[in-house]
Amino acid sequence: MEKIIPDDLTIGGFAMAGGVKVETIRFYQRKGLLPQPRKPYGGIRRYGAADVTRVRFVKSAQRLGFSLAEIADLLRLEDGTHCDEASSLAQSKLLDVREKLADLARIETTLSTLLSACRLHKGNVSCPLIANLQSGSAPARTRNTRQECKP
Amino acid sequence: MEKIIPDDLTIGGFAMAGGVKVETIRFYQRKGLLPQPRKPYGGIRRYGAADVTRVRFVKSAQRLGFSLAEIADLLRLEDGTHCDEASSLAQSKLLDVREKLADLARIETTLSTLLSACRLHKGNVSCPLIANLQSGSAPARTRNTRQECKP
DNA sequence: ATTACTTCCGTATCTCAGTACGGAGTCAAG
DNA sequence: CTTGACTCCGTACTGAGATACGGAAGTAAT
Repeated sequence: MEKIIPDDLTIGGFAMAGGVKVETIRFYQRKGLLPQPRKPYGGIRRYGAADVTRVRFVKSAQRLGFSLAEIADLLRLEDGTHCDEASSLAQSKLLDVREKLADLARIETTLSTLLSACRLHKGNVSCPLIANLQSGSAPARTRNTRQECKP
Repeated sequence: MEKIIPDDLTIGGFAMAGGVKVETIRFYQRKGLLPQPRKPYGGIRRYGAADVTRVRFVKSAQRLGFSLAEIADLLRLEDGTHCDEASSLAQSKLLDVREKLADLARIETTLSTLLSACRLHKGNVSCPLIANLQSGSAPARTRNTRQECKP
């Protein structure tokens, strides 16, 4: 059940609905990720569901490793008017996404393998995480016991 | 045919083999992502395939949106000694990864849909990118860097 | 009208992930 | 043994992405 979003949010409510802070909203406005809202007399701006959707989009895309600049590009596709320009951008983004997808899938496998290995035979797993991720490099005898990680 | 990596690289060769700059290597050493190498008399350190593998792992994981701190955690799993602690970390990482995977898959679909829509009927696509991405992803749940929204 | 929030806006500061810089030491070739 | 490239190490700076600060002004409830 989606909470219905009114169209007369002030920036505070908007920020909350979008899961960010007020200052972040302003920051995004400055960056052009959100439209600069027109100030209706008096002075206090109002925001609505579309704005919330947009800021959530930004956050989602960001989690996947898109930079704000890239996200701005993606958002610019949205109007559909520069279709040719847009489609080449989308094309390269798509390749990007697929690469990430593949990498993530690899990590997924590795991580879950590690987990079951760990459950089965706890003690000295010497996990395949590293070797696995960097596929294609020589087996790399990871014989260095006692590596001092000092956090 | 993988270029074989000798075990007596100096930091310059190491950096090159790992696809990063010398300063980045040092930075990672300071951060504990790479072991602080023992200085063999005289002064110049040597690095080998295992180190290269490790730095490549860091880079791969990073591309997927893991922070260096998280990667350090992942790397700490690698020795297999804190299996119980490790497996809970891996567990939560795995959830994280799966969530990202789902988001990416959604973007993938959207992007390729947009692309074919664009090819078919260039003019005004009004792409479903935004609507598609935000629907279904848990809002505010996935803070990737630990910053608490504290009302 | 007073009080207590917000909002607005500009500027400053913070974290993260490097990059750059500069002086001193090391090393191999010529 | 000098030259030139590379290493070591500390400190400073950069750029992205926010966060914080502080004063003025709007707004809502008492």
